[in-house]
Amino acid sequence: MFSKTCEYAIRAIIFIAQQTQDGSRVGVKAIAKGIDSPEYFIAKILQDLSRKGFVQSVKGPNGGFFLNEVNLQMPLSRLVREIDGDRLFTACALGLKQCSATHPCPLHHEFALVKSGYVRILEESLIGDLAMGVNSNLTFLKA
Amino acid sequence: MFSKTCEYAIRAIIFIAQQTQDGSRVGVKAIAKGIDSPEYFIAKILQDLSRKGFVQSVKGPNGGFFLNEVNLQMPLSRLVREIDGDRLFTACALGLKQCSATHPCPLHHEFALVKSGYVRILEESLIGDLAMGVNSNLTFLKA
DNA sequence: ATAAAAAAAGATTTAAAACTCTTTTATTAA
DNA sequence: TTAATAAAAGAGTTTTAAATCTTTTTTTAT
Repeated sequence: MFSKTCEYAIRAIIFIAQQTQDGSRVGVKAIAKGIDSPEYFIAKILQDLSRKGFVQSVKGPNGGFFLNEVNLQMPLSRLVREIDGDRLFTACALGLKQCSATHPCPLHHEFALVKSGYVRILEESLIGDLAMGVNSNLTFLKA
Repeated sequence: MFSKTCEYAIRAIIFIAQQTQDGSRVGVKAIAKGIDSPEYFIAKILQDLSRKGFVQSVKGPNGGFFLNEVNLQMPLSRLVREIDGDRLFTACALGLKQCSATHPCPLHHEFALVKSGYVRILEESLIGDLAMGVNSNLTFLKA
């Protein structure tokens, strides 16, 4: 469903939110460990997210990543769209170049409803809220 | 969502069903054209599906692919499971090795319902039925 | 029997995603 | 003002999926 890059990005951004509620920062190594992802890989991903403003970062001692208020209020859909593109939201399940209500693939109508369910969930899931779930041990970011 | 292999496989099997209702056979070239897929690639995929019994084939002049009664009654879920494995049915959206109601990722509960919707659709969609939709020009297998 | 047709098999090639390593730059605390 | 810390940048490598090409085998019609 999501690319690996996107999976790690989602887990990382929730982890950062959860770890830096107190105004601190969290480093790449801690993140990689906290979400059980390849260290260098998540480093690259965060570098990219930082450039795009989805996460904040500072270099040097006591440096690391954190989230500003705006990003804490961001829905997952924004992040997913940025990383994996519109694919998930608009692409045809059977890969047709164009597939719509007027020119539907054999699964178009059946999937339409359930697909919009996915989208709605991603739009309604705010980073900060998801972080709270992790913080209270209701949900987890690694096995 | 599905791999390319799986997308082409689904489109091809529906196409074969639709084209051979009269007991005839349909060749690789016609299939590739009919579903707008790379010819050599769909050939490989069909070769595999034939070995596994999901489609029937005969070599030589007037040869080609067709479906027996059992396969016409087969739900898409069987095909998808064979090609893409359980991934779609069981894997965690965020890639956690283990993710369940008792050890859920932050999206587990939200996605559980809508995911089961997908599965149900795949289980209820029979090849033969989908082929009828195509046959009556209600649905399409290529743009 | 033989030639043509068509799938099966085998072997590569290409392209994209996933992942790693090394060097540079910025920051901070001693 | 220097050494240590940590992210940024750049440049790979590895792995997997997607796609292609060539040869072989089977079948059928002439």
